[in-house]
Order: sequence, then structure tokens, then C-alpha cells
Amino acid sequence: MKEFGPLYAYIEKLHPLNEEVKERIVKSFVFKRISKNEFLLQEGEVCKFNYFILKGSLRLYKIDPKGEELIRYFALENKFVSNLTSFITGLPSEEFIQANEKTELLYIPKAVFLELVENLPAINRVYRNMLEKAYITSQKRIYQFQGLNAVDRLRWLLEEYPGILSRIPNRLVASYLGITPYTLSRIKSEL
Amino acid sequence: MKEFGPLYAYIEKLHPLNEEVKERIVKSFVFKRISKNEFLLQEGEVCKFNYFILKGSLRLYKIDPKGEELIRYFALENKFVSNLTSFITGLPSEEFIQANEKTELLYIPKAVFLELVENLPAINRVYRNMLEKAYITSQKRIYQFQGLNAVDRLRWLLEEYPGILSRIPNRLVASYLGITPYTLSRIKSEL
DNA sequence: CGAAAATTTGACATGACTCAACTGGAGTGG
DNA sequence: CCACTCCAGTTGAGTCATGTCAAATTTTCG
Repeated sequence: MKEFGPLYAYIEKLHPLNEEVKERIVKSFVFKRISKNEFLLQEGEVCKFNYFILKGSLRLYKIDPKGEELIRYFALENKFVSNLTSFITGLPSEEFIQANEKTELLYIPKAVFLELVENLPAINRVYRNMLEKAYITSQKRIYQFQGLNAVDRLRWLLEEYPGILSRIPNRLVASYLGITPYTLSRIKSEL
Repeated sequence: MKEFGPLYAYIEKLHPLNEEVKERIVKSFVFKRISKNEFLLQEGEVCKFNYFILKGSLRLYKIDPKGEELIRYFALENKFVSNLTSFITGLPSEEFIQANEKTELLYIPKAVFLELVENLPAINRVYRNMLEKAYITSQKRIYQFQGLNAVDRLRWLLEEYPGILSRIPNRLVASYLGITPYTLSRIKSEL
């Protein structure tokens, strides 16, 4: 089960793991390979899984009334991701989760995950950390939109996600930044 | 203890209350009256309380490098509020919490609150609901910044907080919307 | 290799900002 | 009760950042 290395490493940064716990983890998560543009979640569906990304990347977005894709989050390697709102409440998602590139991940069904959260302190810690990080990330992003112009947002992005421009289509990055692809193209030269 | 009516009502929407639990609540929260512009939390302090607003309103904001006040949230009557990030992590706050007007509130120390969260299902439900709402609100706000222009943001605000313009100084509302007071003044006529 | 999509670039339009001047109301002291 | 001051809010003129649309260029991928 060599795929589990990155997941163990992730968890061990939060809480120590022993062999017994590792075994339960191996039994609970499922490996999956998806291709570029494949969906993990569509608008209107309930998010029933939690995903850990091994390789590749996903984006979370919603379609606005004009039909534009508004990207809220890029999830890269070694991140847990799901639509937390739908995952928590059991209500239909307003967002899509889609692969930007060929992606490998481990996923765990909600019921299994919640059971581990109850019974394994390590996973309880993981969940709490997910919620806290999700919240803190959201707040940073609000301030970024509220306080920064296009150039500074790009600078900020490049610190958070170095090399993202050579990896993710710039039209998607532009959406994430809340600017047009034309503007992104222009400000890249001012970097 | 007639001050507790609104708090009971708030909790009872989430979980039923009996007399015994109400008593514990009365013993745990403290009533406080603060005047306009008074601070509940300053940048650099650790947020050690959770507040429930009975009357009046607060704002949560941070000061950006240019010295501008960036308002992230207005908290009105019948809302719980605190700097969740600092409250949860115990790290110093990057934000201020300040009264917009004369305000009456109930506050509870973190340790007492967490003890109630552990022991009273009603308060456990309250905490979970706070976290979920805080997260969901953040996401809505991200999409609002990403997808809406100044006029549409104002429309959105007036749905969320009807009558806010006659209650909170427009210069603060402008900051919340991420626009200048000049622009706010102009777009109000287009409403 | 060739078609389709992504990116870049130019010309122009426009939404929002800046700065300064003006208006009006709230509070204060005589 | 008036006059004065002090902010908050409004308004006008000019500027700047970003958007729009079309065309040229490059990249991607079947």
C-alpha cells in the first residue's frame, strides 16, 4: 500500500500513528485515478466523500447567473478536500469539484470517515484541522479580495501556490483571482 | 434575568432547553453594556470570550498595510460573535472587534464555554452551528466579491441586512463592501 | 500534421478611485 | 437658543485600473 505514505505523513504532522491505526486507515480509504476534467461532484449532488489528493489537482467552483465559472479553491497534492458545506449538512452542493489534470486520490465515504473521527484521535484531529484550515483560508481570501488589486493578488497567489501558472490553465487562475484572462496575461509581465 | 430571553430563543431554535440547563446558562454568561467605539478585542490580543449580542452591533475588521480599516463582518442582534480563529487556536488576533453603537451583550469565557460544549448538548449544537455558519458565510462573501460589481454587492447587502444604511455609518458599510464611501454614495441613488 | 483551444496583444470603453469642494446635521459652549 | 465646529455624506472633474471585443499567435492534443 505504498500510496498511503503521503497520507500517513500528513496525519503524523498532527498526531502520532501506530500500525493498528494505519491498518484501519488502509481499510477505510479507497484509491482512485481520475482523468482531466472528470467531476468528483456536480452541483445539486450531495457530497458524500472526503478526498485526499496524492497527485494532480482539483478545483472547486460554482457557475454564476451569467454562466461564468467562479473558482473558489484549488486543491493540490497532500490536501484533504470536499465540499464541506454539503458534506456537513447533507444538503445538495452548489459547487462543482473537477480535476484540472490527471489526478490520483484516496477517498473515504462520509459515514466511515465520521466513524473514524469518533474513534481515532488521529482522525478526529485531522477533521478539526480541516475545519479550522477551511475557515482560516476563507478569511484570508476575503481580505485578499477586499484589500488587494490585481497585481498584488497575483503576487499573493504565487507565494501560496508557487509554479501554479505553469501547471494550471491561466484562464482558471484568472477566475480564481477574480480577474479576466486578458488582465492576467498583462499583469504577468509586471510580475 | 429577563436579558436571557433572546439567548434562550436562539438556542431553542437548535435544541430544546429545560429549566436546569437554563440555570447553568444564566450562571455562565455575564451581561455587559458597552458604548459606541468601545473595543471588545484588539489586534494582538487573544480572543478569550464568546459574545451574544442583545442590542446594538459590532464590527470585525483588520487594518491593512495602508492603514485602511477592512471590515469583514457586521454582527447585529441575536448573533454569537468572536474572533473564531483566535478563540480556537489561542493565537493572537489579527482583527479588532469594536462597537458601532451603544451595545448590550452577554459574554462567556472560553473555558466555561468549552465546558458547556462538552456537557450540554444544547450548547454543543450551538457551537457546531456557529462554526458551520461562520464557514458558510465566508464562502458566500468570497463569491460575492468574485462575481459582483459594486451595485450588485449593495443589493446583496440590503437583502442580508435590511435597513443597515440608516443604522451604520456609510463609511463603514463601504469598507465592508470593498468600495470607497464616494462610490457607495453614488450607487445608493441607482438602487 | 492540423484543428481547436489557450494565450497574448491592441484599441477602446467603463466602472471605480482620487481629490477637492460643497452641504448638512449633531453636538458643544457661550 | 444661536453660532461654531466637526464629521459624515454628497457631488463634480479628471484619472487609472480593469473589462470588452477582435485579431494575431502559440500551444495542446487527437
